[in-house]
Amino acid sequence: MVEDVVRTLGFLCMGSRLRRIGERLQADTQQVIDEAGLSIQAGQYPFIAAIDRAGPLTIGELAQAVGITQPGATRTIGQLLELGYVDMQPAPDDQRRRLVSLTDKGQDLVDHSKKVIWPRIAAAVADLCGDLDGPILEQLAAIEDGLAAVPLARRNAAKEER
Amino acid sequence: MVEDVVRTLGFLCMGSRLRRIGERLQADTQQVIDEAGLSIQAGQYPFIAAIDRAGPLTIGELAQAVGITQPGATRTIGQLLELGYVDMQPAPDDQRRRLVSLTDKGQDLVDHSKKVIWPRIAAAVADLCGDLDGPILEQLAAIEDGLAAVPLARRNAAKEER
DNA sequence: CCTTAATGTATAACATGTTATATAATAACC
DNA sequence: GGTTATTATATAACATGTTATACATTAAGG
Repeated sequence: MVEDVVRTLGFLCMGSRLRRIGERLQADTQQVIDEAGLSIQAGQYPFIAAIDRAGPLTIGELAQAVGITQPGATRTIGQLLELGYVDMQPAPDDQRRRLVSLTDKGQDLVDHSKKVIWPRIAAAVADLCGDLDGPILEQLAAIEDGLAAVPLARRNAAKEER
Repeated sequence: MVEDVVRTLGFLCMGSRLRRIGERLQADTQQVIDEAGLSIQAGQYPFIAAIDRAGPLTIGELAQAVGITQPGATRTIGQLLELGYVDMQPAPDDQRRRLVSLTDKGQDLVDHSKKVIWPRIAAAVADLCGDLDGPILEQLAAIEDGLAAVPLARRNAAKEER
């Protein structure tokens, strides 16, 4: 068994560590989504959630809202267009800006997600780390250990059983 | 100004959030490395640190030690071979396994890094989040705000001035 | 107004993670 | 001991982030 250097090195490898935990969390989240039979990627959810919250947004505003760069937003919106969840049209007053809005199918997805999927995911993550406290490195260790012990998809409202 | 949905949604977008903070932290770390004039990527450091700590390791052990998949480790080790920091040769007793070891150049890099760069990075990250406490979402918010206010590269032993 | 600068989006090239699978070497089992 | 299973690494194909840059449209200045 090999030592986990990223964990051992602590603050020095914090970037690598946060990335890999985030990737693991997103993969686990994807599993919950897939098991619910939905056709969407975990990373696409923040985009439709942003439009649901704020109304139609431009590519640039979406990039800001989700915290990635504009080309990344352009690509993800392209995928959501393909999937039929959003619609895009030039802003009437400024032909450079593209307003992205939810289609009926997209709104249905949001409505269903709000009712069924998002609460489940949020509850599972809260089960994983909602009660944690203390220095961040300790919390990260607890999260990694927790995910290794019980993956996110098995943390649905069955907290008491453990 | 658009709302940061990933932050707003809390536990629901924790995966995206950790990933993006990790990416930001690694980009900032890279800046520190570049400013020191070193030719290495932040993401490659854990590999040579692992070998420095444990001695020659196989590709599979390195993948484990760094917490990524084997193909990822194969690629990064390929880059470190190109850079001349590591050497690879089949294990004498098992020709399937490839033992990766530090070259003299690689050992020099580690020695110099231990003395100059790693303490600087660790100190900057500790300055950013070493004193934090409390629920993880609050700490993440503090980290994001902290990075926006003062990037990692400007957090070198000048903590008192702020 | 007409040129030039600024802004918003798209595209290209690259980085680095993943999964699935091919290939080579070793271990296991009649 | 020769076939079959397992193991270790390499490679292919893909996902999703980045930076740099091209292109179209609008704003600004003379």
